[in-house]
Amino acid sequence: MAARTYHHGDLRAALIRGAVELIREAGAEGLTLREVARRADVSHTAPYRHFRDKEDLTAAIAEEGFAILARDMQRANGAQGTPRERLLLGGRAYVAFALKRPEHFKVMFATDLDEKRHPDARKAADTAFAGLVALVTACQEAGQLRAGPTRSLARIAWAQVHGIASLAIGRQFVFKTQAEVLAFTEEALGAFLDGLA
Amino acid sequence: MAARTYHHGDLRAALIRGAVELIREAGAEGLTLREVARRADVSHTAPYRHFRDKEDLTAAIAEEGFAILARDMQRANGAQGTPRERLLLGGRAYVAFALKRPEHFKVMFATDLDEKRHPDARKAADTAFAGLVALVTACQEAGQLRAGPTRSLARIAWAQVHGIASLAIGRQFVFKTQAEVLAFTEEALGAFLDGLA
DNA sequence: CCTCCAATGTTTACGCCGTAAACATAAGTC
DNA sequence: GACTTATGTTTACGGCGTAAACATTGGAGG
Repeated sequence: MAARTYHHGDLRAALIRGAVELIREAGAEGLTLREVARRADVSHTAPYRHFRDKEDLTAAIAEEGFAILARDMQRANGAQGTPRERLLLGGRAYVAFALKRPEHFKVMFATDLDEKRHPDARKAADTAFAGLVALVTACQEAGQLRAGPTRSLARIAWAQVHGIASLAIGRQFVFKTQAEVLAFTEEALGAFLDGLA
Repeated sequence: MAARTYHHGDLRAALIRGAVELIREAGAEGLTLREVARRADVSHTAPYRHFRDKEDLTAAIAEEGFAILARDMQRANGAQGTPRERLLLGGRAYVAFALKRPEHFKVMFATDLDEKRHPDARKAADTAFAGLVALVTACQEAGQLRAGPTRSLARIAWAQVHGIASLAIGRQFVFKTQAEVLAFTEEALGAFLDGLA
């Protein structure tokens, strides 16, 4: 809280927070380490004590995003209801995440998460996808979705919700309310389930 | 051809071409007006005679991309075959476009195409989407797709192929060959048609 | 053919950015 | 209480976007 001490206390988290805010205000290409530092009330090279470079900061944002998304997907997975209902819930969660945190979402899928440089971020991304695979598997086991390569079915569902999220965020899809987007998501995923029963 | 004249001849086109190449090599954030100028063998401010600013150049790339995509979609529309076959063809064309010109694709959907600043680019984008709507309409008229709000059905299909294209380009989907991606696209769109028959 | 103008390209300049190097301070360990 | 190490600052450099003033050219009208 006190900005007077030489040491900040939790600069790393403050920088990530500030970076997300800055992206929200100025877009991804408006993200600047110097401005992030300014907002944390710190010298313009201080961020380098916590991030190797600018890309490392965006990777941290991506990792945070994937972790949140993975949690949301797990939550849908653990909810009550039929497998079908839970898959729809998971799809809604995916799109809702993108609408609520478009800055995270954009960074997550704009950044190439090199396995060597950012193994944790990659792991978080894999976990998020694993949550989706689990939902699809449950549908298959319940006979709501045809047997066969689970991975492939999961990819179809993933592409469906990812496309909706991307186009909604990019304003190619114009919806009046977030609820409308989520209802549309459910409609699309319902068709997916019906088409692959 | 001769690089010796004071006037270039067709600098605008050369700049766009160079920009696309640069994005291919260095990514979208590696795009630099000065480097583009260098590659066209021209002073670093020459691009400003053809583009108001950097964003204006990327908008030109987006416009070019949407024009090509619209042409590809129209081509699928005019092909022979059943409406269903033509819709599958259109979906393949969308994904094939993204795989063949990932630089264009990324710029097209990363840039906010302001109606005021870039009306031509917006128009090209609308034309491309109109091609998809026509394909969906044809399926509806042939009874291959249920009646109801065409726009909504078209959006589901669009989101499906857009998601596949995005995730394939971003290497979230790992495929060995382009043909594999296109076969997968057809599978996904087939499910869409079956689910909404 | 000559003149002159509009289009196209160049030079120069400014402030911001990413990042490296050297230096300063604080916090916690022996 | 001294020392070490983590954390932050200062200074410096080259690259970038872009504005302003200047230069060259190709073509239109006489």
